[in-house]
Amino acid sequence: MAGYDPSAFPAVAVTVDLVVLTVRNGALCVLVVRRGEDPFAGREALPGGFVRPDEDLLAAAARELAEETGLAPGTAHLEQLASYGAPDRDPRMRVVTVAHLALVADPPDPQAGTDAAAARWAPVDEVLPGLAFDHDRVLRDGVDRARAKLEYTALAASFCRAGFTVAELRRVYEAVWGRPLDPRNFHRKVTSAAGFLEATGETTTRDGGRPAQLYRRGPATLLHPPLLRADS
Amino acid sequence: MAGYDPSAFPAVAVTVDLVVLTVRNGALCVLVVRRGEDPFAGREALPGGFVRPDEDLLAAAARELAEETGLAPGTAHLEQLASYGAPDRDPRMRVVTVAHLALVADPPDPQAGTDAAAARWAPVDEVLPGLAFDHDRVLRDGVDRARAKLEYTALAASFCRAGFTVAELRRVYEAVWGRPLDPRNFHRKVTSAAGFLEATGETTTRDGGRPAQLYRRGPATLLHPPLLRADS
DNA sequence: GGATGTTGTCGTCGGACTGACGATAAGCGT
DNA sequence: ACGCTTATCGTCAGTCCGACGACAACATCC
Repeated sequence: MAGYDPSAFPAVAVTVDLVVLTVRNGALCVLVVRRGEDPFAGREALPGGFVRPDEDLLAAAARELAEETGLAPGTAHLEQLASYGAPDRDPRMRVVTVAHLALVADPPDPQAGTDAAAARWAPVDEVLPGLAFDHDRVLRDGVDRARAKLEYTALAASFCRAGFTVAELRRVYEAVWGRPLDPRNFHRKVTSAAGFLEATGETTTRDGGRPAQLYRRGPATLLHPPLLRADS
Repeated sequence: MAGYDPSAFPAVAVTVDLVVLTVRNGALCVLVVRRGEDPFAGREALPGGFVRPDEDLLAAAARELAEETGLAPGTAHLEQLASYGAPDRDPRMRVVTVAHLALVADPPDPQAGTDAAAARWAPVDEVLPGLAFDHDRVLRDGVDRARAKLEYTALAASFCRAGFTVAELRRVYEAVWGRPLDPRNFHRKVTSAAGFLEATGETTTRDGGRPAQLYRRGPATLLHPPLLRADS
């Protein structure tokens, strides 16, 4: 950070890209948009856009997320993922992108969006590999982060609507980790982790069978003890 | 990522900043440089610099690390930490910085460096708070990352020279976590974690007392089982 | 050379947690 | 009433953990 002359350095464009994940009927899905222009015209890519002059990085990501999904800001979990800046990652010019990871519950089908007419929720395995730019890598990093975070944080509840059952939460874990879990052990661990779940007192039979307790997410953000996946 | 006109967006400068950590006589230390110019003239800051036109982000960080510490490239662990881009974080212009975290063992005292004449290794608690720009935040995030990564990765060995003892490794954990550990339990866990340590067969008495086995780091990068700190 | 101190290494023990299950509860449709 | 489905509670053996005791192998000082 010694003295510098800004004009001596080439213009760099800074964008935010979004890895927006959700769980839809048992599959981990990501929001992708089909590109209309070169480069990579016709290919699918992660949504994203430029950071505006007076906007913080996270604010830019939140704005893009709202634009792209139609969800009210603050509804979803959003965190910075990583930055990607290989010199040739965009053939037009030097673009450094700050990727963000978003987890949303129950998203509406994208269609009313402004220029997001070509957006869709796609199972992760379906679009991988094949995304534009270095977005395969970005998506993989995002999925890895989500998998890891489910282990030791209460983040999985971000994939669930307000009142959810233990079984619904379990299906989230199974979709993200891609592995079946024992319902009885999962129930024990999740209900005994302090601050993870709060019972609402209501029940539902929307999954059939015996009525299940409805929960909302508790105050805890870190899980003690963590919910480890078996060593794979 | 819809169509865009690069000239419609203001120039953004992209830099890399470095959180370089090491352990020196029981204290977690960070490399800081004293600024000679405004803004923040006279204050200490994390080392960093511009990303060059044809340089990847990690490559820029590696170059800065070599320049600043005099260490041969590839000697230390280096990973991306996070990006910081608040619009007013640098009063001169819009600067987005991609912070990186480096862990080094046994660093030389900085002095021969080019413009790093004012660089020093300072205990983390000594410089915090008080760094220039948003570097307090960056340093805190780096320390948090290091603390977390010691739990479930074999990264602590990056703080040790080639042949190290279990006690030296333990002192690394104690310095980073700021908490004493039981030598006997630590020894058991660390030597039974598959792939973490490889005995060299040699011994040393450099810490006094009974001669201790010398180890080099094993092939494992993730620890099974993890080395959890007690719930705090 | 023996006492003493220092550090490294191995064991033991009770408690907590885990995965693999069995058993029971409480709805639904027929 | 009967079976089907899902939820929830228990049991049991194995594993891991922290707290600690015991011993081993050096250096130093008398």
